[in-house]
Amino acid sequence: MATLKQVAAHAEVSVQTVSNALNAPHRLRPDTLERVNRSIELLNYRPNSNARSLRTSAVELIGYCVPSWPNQTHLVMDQFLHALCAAAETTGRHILLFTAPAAVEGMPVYDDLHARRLVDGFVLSQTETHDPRHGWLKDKQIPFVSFGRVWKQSTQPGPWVDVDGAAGSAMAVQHLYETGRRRIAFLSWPKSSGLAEDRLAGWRSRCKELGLPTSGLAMRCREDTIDEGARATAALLDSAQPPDGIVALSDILALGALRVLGDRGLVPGVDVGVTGFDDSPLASVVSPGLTSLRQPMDQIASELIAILTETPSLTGTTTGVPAERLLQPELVIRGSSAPG
Amino acid sequence: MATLKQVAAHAEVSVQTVSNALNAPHRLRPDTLERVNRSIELLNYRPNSNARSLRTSAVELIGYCVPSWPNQTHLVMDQFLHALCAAAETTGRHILLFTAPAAVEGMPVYDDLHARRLVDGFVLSQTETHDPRHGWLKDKQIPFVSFGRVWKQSTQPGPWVDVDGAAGSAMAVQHLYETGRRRIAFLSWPKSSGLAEDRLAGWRSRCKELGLPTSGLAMRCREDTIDEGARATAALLDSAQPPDGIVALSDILALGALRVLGDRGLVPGVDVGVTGFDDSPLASVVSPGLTSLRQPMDQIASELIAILTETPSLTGTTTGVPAERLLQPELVIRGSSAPG
DNA sequence: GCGGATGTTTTTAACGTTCAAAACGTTCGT
DNA sequence: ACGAACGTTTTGAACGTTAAAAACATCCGC
Repeated sequence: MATLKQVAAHAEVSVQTVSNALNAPHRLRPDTLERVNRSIELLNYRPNSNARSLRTSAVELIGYCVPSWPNQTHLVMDQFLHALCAAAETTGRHILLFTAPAAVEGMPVYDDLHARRLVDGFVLSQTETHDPRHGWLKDKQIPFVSFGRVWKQSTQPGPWVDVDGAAGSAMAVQHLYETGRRRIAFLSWPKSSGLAEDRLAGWRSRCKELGLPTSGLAMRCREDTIDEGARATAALLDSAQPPDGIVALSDILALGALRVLGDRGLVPGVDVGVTGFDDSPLASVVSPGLTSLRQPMDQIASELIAILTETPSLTGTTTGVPAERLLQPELVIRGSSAPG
Repeated sequence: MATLKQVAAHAEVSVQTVSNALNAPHRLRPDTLERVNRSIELLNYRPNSNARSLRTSAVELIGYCVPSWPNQTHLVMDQFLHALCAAAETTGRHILLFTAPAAVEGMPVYDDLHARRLVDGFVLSQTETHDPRHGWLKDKQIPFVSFGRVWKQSTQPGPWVDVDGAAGSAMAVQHLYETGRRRIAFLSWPKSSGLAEDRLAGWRSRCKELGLPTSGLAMRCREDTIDEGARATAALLDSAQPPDGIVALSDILALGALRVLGDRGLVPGVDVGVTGFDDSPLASVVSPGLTSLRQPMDQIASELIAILTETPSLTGTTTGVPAERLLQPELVIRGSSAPG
């Protein structure tokens, strides 16, 4: 492992000159620069990031707590992580994974990681209604950005990036409308979820705009399972006026809908159009393919990193208005809504 | 941010004494220790891990390359990552995520991370036949451990942890046998996959032991999709002697089998028993539940970390025999093989 | 009460880097 | 030819920690 000192000796310059060759090459005379660079190359020198971080007090590491909800599947987490890593790397940073208890109980872990200078800041996800983590981190002056809005927060929340669920539902309704459906139902979750209310609102308002009925067409599922989606769909089909389109809050619920349709001899995409959310691996692997609203992961990730790294953490000047970015999902159309 | 110096001043001892209070408390007189600890607590001191790493040249960070196979779903990656993080944290370490090109093209990235002292070593996964990464890392003396054996490697591979796929298949066959099945088929992948050959071998040998037929019952699927699983299952059902049990190499293929059974009016678990591999979220979310072979993630993760951290990287004494741990999967029984 | 063993604390130096300031060298206007 | 201005390079110090050695204190046997 070569050090600056060794490179300097080899190139017959001072240590600082080698440092400048890397961090401020314009300060060197061209011939010196070339000589130093040759030595760097020859000795295969790589700066020791610990020493650098110690000096500059910036570790170029971003913490992300790997979620572990026992009863919830994370079908797109690998996509998210990959995008997040890639985005971090374009700025010379990396992602540090850790585990922590859910909600505010986990906050001491965040504090500890930051205090030990293992990370510069955090990316949060799995934001919940009244999420207390934003306020906590803000109080401690720990830089962070959240994937997902904080719903119904009394204090001003921190910076976030999110996907416009209402717009997504509206896109799904519009698509089903344009393929001829006139009674479009919605499979939802309990009211406590801000995400669910957002997507539900988008369905309702677009239906109203198009003059479509909504009464009796919104179903609440107790949890995010295939069986719950199936139960709600069965109830809809058993009603006096069954729907010819179903917008589901998740791919899992949509899978339940597809199953019930199949059981009853109805053809998804022909008799009833179905859409899901998140474009999980399931959507492309199920038959027929499930139309679903894809989250723009790469864009989400680069916005998260951009906000976090542009946060004036050192300057201390509170910008007042935290960054908020609402991104648009993309409707990926497959056989469940438009056969062929 | 308090430093050792400030704590030392507050406790009226030398800096080294505070350091010892943390790293070698037995060296301090009990009353001094208590006084120092009070100051540490009062000032909310946390050691700066960069400074510590610089001095000790151990960063306590383990690199893991987040996989991105376009056509492959990582349904249990979140479980794996969570287990890996948790295991690392029990030894005071953390996981650093990064991206890299697949196979040997990504090796310079590994080298760079190690040379810059961002990580101490690596956990590899997605090991492939003739995987060149082991040899490469070994040459560079970079510590690593692999989740997954290196199949058909000419040179001696590095340390690994893996799950006994052959034993898993055998368990599945045994279970189907004990629930009355006598013609048990196997859904496999192309021959190029060592993993597939391993699991296939377990099915074949247990069938032979039990006096069950195997001829014409092993199907090769071209890729890991529901449709391929369905195609293979359909072919089996169309044969002169259709099977009454199906052991699938993956949950996805098993899902294809379940679909075809449903389409043909056969009841999974009653008419034909089906098992999958990996116990992905799909297995518990599909109806009926899919019997599947669960990988012991927590055990895998702690073995990986144990091997990596016990590697005598500093001593330089090559132990000669790299650690190899073959763990047993667990059969999780659900409705697809045993209704009720 | 003295040498030695043991227990506790401090001193010195180093890990590899960057910042700030000083030193050196060259060019140029007057 | 002198000093100012600029461009390039070096010096000195610091980031916060720990290893190793030295210093100091205490206790014991004789």
